[in-house]
This record gives sequence, C-alpha cells and structure tokens, in this order.
Amino acid sequence: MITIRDVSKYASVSVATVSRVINGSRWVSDETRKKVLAAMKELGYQPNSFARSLATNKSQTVGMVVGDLSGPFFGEMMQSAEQIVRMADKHLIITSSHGTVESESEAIEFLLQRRVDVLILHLDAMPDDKLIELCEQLRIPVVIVNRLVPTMEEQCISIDNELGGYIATKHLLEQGHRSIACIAGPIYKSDSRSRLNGYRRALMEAGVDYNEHLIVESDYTEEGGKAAVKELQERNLSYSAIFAHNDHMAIGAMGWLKSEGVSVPNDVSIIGYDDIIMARYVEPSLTSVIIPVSEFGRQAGLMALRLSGEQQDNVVLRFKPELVIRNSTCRYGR
Amino acid sequence: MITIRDVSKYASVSVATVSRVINGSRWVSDETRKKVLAAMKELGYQPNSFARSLATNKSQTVGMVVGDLSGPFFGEMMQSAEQIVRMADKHLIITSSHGTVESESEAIEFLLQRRVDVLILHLDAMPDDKLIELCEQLRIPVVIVNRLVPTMEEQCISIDNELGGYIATKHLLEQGHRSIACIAGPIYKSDSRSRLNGYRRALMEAGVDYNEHLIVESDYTEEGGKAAVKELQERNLSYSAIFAHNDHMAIGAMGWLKSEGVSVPNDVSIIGYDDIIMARYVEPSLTSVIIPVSEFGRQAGLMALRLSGEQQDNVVLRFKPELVIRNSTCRYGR
DNA sequence: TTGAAAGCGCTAACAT
DNA sequence: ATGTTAGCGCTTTCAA
Repeated sequence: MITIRDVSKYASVSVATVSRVINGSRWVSDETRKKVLAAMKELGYQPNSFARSLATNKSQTVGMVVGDLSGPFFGEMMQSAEQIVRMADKHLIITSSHGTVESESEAIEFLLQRRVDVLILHLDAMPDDKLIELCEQLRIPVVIVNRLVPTMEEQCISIDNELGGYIATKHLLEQGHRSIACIAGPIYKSDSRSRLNGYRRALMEAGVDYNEHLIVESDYTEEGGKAAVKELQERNLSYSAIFAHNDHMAIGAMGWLKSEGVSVPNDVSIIGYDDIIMARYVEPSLTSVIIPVSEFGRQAGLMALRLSGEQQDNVVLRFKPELVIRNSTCRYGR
Repeated sequence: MITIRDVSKYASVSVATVSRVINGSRWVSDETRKKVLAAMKELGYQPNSFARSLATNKSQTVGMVVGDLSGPFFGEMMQSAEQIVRMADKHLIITSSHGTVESESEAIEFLLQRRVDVLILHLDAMPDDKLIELCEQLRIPVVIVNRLVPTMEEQCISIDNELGGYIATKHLLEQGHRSIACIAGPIYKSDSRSRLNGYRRALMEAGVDYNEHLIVESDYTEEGGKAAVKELQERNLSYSAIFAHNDHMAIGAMGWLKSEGVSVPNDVSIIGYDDIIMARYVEPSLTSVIIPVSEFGRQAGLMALRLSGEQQDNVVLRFKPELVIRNSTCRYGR
C-alpha cells in the first residue's frame, strides 16, 4: 500500500507538504504542488481514510435514518440526498429504523458508533421531547426531515401540513361538495392533526358546519382506508366526497367503494395525499396533494453539509404542498 | 472521549488486555474479563472505529452499488441486505450509479476509497469482460447480484431468466394463444436475450412457429412499451397476446391499447415481468413473473459476510422466477 | 495469562 | 514555503 510517506520520498518533499497538497492548503508553491500531484499519480496513491479520520476525528460521512429503505418516499429522498452529499465527496450512510422508538434510537446509536459527522433524521415514532433531549446529548449536528420540532425549527426541513389539508378540502368545496368526510391518520401524529386543522379551516371559511361524525381515524394503510370507509357507511351518513390523509388510505377506500358499486368520482369524489406513484395508476387516477420529497432530500443534504462546516448554500426549510388534480374528484352532482 | 487507555487504568490492567476483552480473545481470565467489562460499562466506553480500522485495515463495512436508490426493486434489495449486514454489526454503505459504465466505475471507486471490506455490485451497464477485469484488479471480494458472469459463477446471485421467459410464454400458450407478440428489452442485455430464448423454447415445445415480426425491441420504459405496441400495430399483424419483458413496458402497452379501444384481456392478453408494485394496481391488474428481489438482497448480504470471513451460512446462488396470474390475461377467444 | 511497545497512515502545531 | 515530529486510539507481536 502506497502511503503518504512513499509519495513524499518520491517527490523529495516532506509528508507535511504532501498532506498540504492533499488538503488543498494554500501554503504550497505551485511548483511543489505539481511535483507532488505527479508523484501521487505516478504511484497511484490513495489516501487512507481511516488514518485521516483518526487524526482529524472527522469521518467525512453523513448518517441518515429513514423508516424504510424500500418504499417510494424514502427512495426518492435518499436518492437526492446522496447526490448532494456525494458531490461534496462525502458518504451517506443510511440505516433504517422500523417505526418504533426503540429501533429509531438503535439506528442512531449505530450511526454514532460509526462516528458520522452529522445526522439526517426522519423519525416517525419518537416523540418531540425525547427527540429534543437526544439532540442535546449529541455532540454532532442534526437535521430533521419532514417534521417541525419546537425549539429546533432551524434544523427542521418540513412542509405545511395544515395548508395541505386546507388545499385538499378547498378543492372539494370548490367542486360544490358540502358533505366532506375525512379519513384521518393516527391522531397522535402531528401530521394528521395539522391536516385535520386545515380541513376545518377550509370548511369554516366556506361556511360549512364541521361534523365530527364525518371524521374517521385510521392508520395510513390501504386496509385502514377500507375499514374507515366501511365504518363511515355504518354510521349511515351521507357524503359526496372524502379527503383521505394519504394515498394508501384513499386507494383502499376507493377499492372498497368500487366493489360496493359506488362510482368514483360520480357518486363520491376522493382526494388523497402524498401523490405516491400508484396514484397515477389506479382507476380512476387519484387526485392528491404533492409533497416535494426529492427537495426534502436535497435540502437535507445541503443542510447537513452546512452544519458540518462544508458549504454555505442556502437551505430552504419550509415547503408548501401542491394539488394534483386527476380523475377521482369531480363536481358535485355532475 | 473515553479511550481504551482510560478503561485500562480504571480496571488496573494494560491496554492490551482491554483490547483482548473487546475482541473476545480467549487469553483472558474470567476475573479480569469481568473487571474490564465493568470498567467499560462504568465509563461508557465506545471503541473508536477509525483507530480500529487503521490498525486492522478492516472497515467492518460492506459497500453496495445499485442503479438507483429510489425504485421498488433496489429498495427491497437494500432493505433485506441491510438487515443481514447489520445483524453482523457491520455497516452497509450504498451508492447509486446511474446506468453508465463510467458512473458505475466511479461508484465502485468511491466505495474503495472508503476501504469497504467487500462489495455487492448490481451493475447494469458494464459489460462482462470489463467487470471480470475489474474484479481481478480488486483486492477485496465481490458479490454480483442479478447477473451471471462467466468465470465468476460462484460470486453471482442470479435468477433464471430463460425460465422466466418460458414460464410467461407457456402460460399464454396454455390459455390457447397461438399468436404471441413479444416486447423485448434492449437486446444487448443478457436478461432480454435469455427471456427471449425462453419465449422461443416455449413456442417450439408447443409446436408454434417463431415469427420474428412479432418481436419488438424496446427499452424497459413505459413509453417504450407504448411505442412498441404502436409499432406492432403498424406492422399489421394479428396477435392475441403480448409478453412484455418487464411490467413498465406491459403497462405502457396496456395503456395505449386501452386508449385505442382494444380490450385487455378480452382482445389481447398481456403478461409482464418483475411484478412491480404497480402491477397490482393497474386496471386490469397485471399478470406477471415474480423475481424474489428481497431474497436477492438477503443472499447477497450473506455472501458478502461469508466472503469477508465472518459467517459460514450457506448462500443460495440461483433463483427461479414464478408466475402471478392476475386479470390481464385470459383464455383465447373467450 | 498479562504487559510493554511498536506501528497503522495521516494531520497539525511548531520550527525553520 | 517547507520540514520535523508528536500524537490520534487501537491491535498485535514479543517478552515476561
């Protein structure tokens, strides 16, 4: 293995000088630099990252915790984050945590063991207070994605879920719907609460009374959506539209309605949330609210670099959701 | 930061002894071991992975190159591979290469720089000979996924694509179809060639003549599938079924046919390949050939561990594809 | 069974 | 602008 010492001998300079060249220090004459560069190339020298890390106590690595390595959401996020990180010649180490507080802590622990320089966290289960405490203990900077944690706003990349709920509901209202059911996510999650708040605000603005019986709490799964719309049926209420807090539930609900002979959108309009890939493929294609997932990844990457003292790019912290209108929604009474 | 030296002092032993305890050497008395373990716990000691790597020249890391971090295929594979690798207390570093020979080499280079102990490669663009050459240069073991490279069979996790093509075609034949078009992937890829061979074998077995005009080469994308079926139309041939070399093309083809008023499966049966998530959601749901992606990941992980000298689990190298029958295929003339 | 000490390859403070 | 050298924290001979 070629070491810095070999290079220094070959170029007849000291190891310190070679190190300076490697790290782009200004205190090297052009001539020497060329000589060293040539030697490095000649010998096929490759710096040993362990030695460097040991000496600097930096790993040139950013750690990322996501809920799941599969799945379109995280995939896109990882993709864009990696691109950014790699352009800065650093590595992204990704670890998945399977949605429990414990596994999330473990995932973080695992990355810390690897001495990552900075963490990008997408945590689902861990409650705010625990997360805040954790970050205080940590001796490295942290970026939090898709979540707005009080007192840590500056490190959070998030999206306005209240606005998303508002936009979705407003779209239905504009189509003339007045009885709008809502299949909500688990209410202990702040996402769900915000989307529900947006829903209420839109109703209020339109002068439509809020009817809590039109709300069903579910679990973000397709099965859950199916169960929710069944429950709605049993409550024996009439409604002409449904706002589901995510596409999975919307698709589940749609499937059940179709199997019951209810036409979507003619009898019931449905709007989802997240715009997952499937939204385009189901029949009818699903109107949804877009989350700029890929931007999340990009910005998280940028912020991570900034926090680890590399770059100074500006980072966009807050995003706004947007509507994609497809064929699962139409005018009331059409 | 607590070092091994702190622990050694606290436990009144030498650093060498502490090191032995850490690495589970047998040459430590039970008593001493207990004392050291207690000290480590007391002080909250965490070994420094850089120092260890520098001393051992091992990183406890496996590197993985995939085509794309997003996308269901790689997601699933990464997921299962990570699980395996992590259970062995090692890290998986994943890097994406965007489908060109150059970017694939770069990705590998990037991981080598990080001194990973072993590589898991999913390479699309790089031709066999180049890959073989590369592996010879490498001083670390390599696992190749979803590809069978001559002379390196022992390091390849692969699936029988010929059989997949055969199964798919046979299914159509069994439904009574005799004119079966084929939308093939890029023919320079061995996957495509194998699937095509399977197609021919099935036809031959059934005594159906092979008609090369029924074959269209395409590019594995939805758009490509659409274009291919258009092309087929223009050739003015009749066919009652299509075997597409992947689901994307099948879905594209199906979309176009539907928009032209051709009923699937009543007028034309379609079978895809890969069983991507969308296959279940399109209308009609797509009959397809399943690839055990998640097993690929698992086995690749296991093999990587084995090659890096950790475990001795047996690894399954060859997989067989299976058919999932859904609603895009039906009996001929039904 | 334990300890002393020589590296592993690099960085950075200090000296020149 | 360049060189000397003392670590960084750990593993691993070798000696005891």
